[in-house]
Amino acid sequence: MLSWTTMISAYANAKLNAKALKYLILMLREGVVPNMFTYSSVLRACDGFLSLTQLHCSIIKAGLESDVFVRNTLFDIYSKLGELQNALGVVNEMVTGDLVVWNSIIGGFAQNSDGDEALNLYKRMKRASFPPDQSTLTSVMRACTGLALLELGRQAHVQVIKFDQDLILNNALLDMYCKCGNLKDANFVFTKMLEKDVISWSTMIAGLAQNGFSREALNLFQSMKDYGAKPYYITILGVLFACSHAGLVEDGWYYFQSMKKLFGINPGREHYGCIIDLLGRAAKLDQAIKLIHKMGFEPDAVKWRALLSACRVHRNVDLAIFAAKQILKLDPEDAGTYILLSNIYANSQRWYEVAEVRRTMKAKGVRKEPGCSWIEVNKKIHAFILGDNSHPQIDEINSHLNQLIHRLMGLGYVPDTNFVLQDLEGEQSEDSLRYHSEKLAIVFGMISMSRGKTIRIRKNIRICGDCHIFAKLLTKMEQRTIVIRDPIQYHHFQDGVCSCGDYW
DNA sequence: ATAGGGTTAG
Repeated sequence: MLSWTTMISAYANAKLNAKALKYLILMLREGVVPNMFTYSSVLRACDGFLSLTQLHCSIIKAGLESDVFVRNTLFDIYSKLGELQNALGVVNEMVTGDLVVWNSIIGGFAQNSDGDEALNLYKRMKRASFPPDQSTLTSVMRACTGLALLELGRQAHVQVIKFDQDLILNNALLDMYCKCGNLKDANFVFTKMLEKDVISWSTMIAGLAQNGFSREALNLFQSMKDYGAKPYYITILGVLFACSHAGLVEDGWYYFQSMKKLFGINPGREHYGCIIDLLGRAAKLDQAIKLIHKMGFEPDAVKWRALLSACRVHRNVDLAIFAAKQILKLDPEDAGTYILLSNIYANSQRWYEVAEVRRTMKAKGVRKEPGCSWIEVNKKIHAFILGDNSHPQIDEINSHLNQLIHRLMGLGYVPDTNFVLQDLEGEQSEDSLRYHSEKLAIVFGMISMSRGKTIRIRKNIRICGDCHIFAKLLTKMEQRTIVIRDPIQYHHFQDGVCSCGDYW
């Protein structure tokens, strides 16, 4: 007869979570005492915070919390549930650990979008003389990906070579180069990969599309099919994204309509999101809104945001107001949308509504996150925050910026103070536009990096119209390449043109 | 005998 623990482990492996938990109870009823094997198995079957807390209690009671396996599984499950503080509590008192524990911890933070903490822990791990393996490096790559740390990622790449052709690690490496806006190295890695799975293809297709190389993305999709790899729903998302950004409305529609027939995949929420974006970009706002209503899903904020973007580009104020109101119904904390709405009202002298929006914001205590831009120079990260002058070279940056603006104005640059359909806050005079964080970061990059080097910046909020024009003209005047990654997409500026085609 | 870690989108 199989033992209780074996049964529980088998159920946990089969993801029959309820059964695994039930067997633990049966086992306890029978008077059999669970050991560390039992607990590390049953923990994997734990998918709710409450049951996890209960298990944690009984683990402490049984005195098994110090077992390295139990502790690690506990940590892992807490972090999978997004309970990072509890997870840290489990590891902080840890005396001994091993490589897997470190990997769990680093992976936990990397997966919970806390790249900073993941990289800190990686340093601690190295100080504790644990050499990283495939799993560690995968998480380090993911952390670099999230933070857009190309130099650090490159440094980790050197170590990847030791683990020749690990598929998961290569996928993470590939994604790192894509998300850092370095398509050249991404292509290099992709070509060198002996084994590619659907994730490799999907990563590369989406990476090309997000960076503005839509045609290349669609060509790669064709190669993928020729190669015999089977696309799945994330692959199609990349394809639709490419169509929408290249203005290929008909191709996009075709893939969307026939994805079920061609690939056996039903369009999901995200596919609808891409298609609404596609229609909106093509100025088919009526069709976009029709689709929102008849798609068979309750529309979420993502759909309304796509529509709002379209309204901004195609200057449809009434529909913008409508979309903004829908967003705020679903996401009442969205400061950017309140500000955009209030700007629209202010522009049409609807002061009563302006006041009302401001009142709501105040009542809810929503405040707009200040714009922040990061740039990595000589393996150090420099942060620029709107209104913060603490950077040691801020005076030099400002004076250089003023000179640049002066020279650009001579070439026809006019600061864009029309922020009606943007979410810029307060009195956006020419003067305050001047100190937007991405401008400071760009100038810092110009001062501190040689001319041939691409200036790469990551932003926490979307780029504004004025900074966009500024960057375009600057790359024309100075023969520089600038890449800015915002939370949604990438802007590759070169020779006065941006890869986004001025739509974002 | 029975146990722990890593990749794409959002």
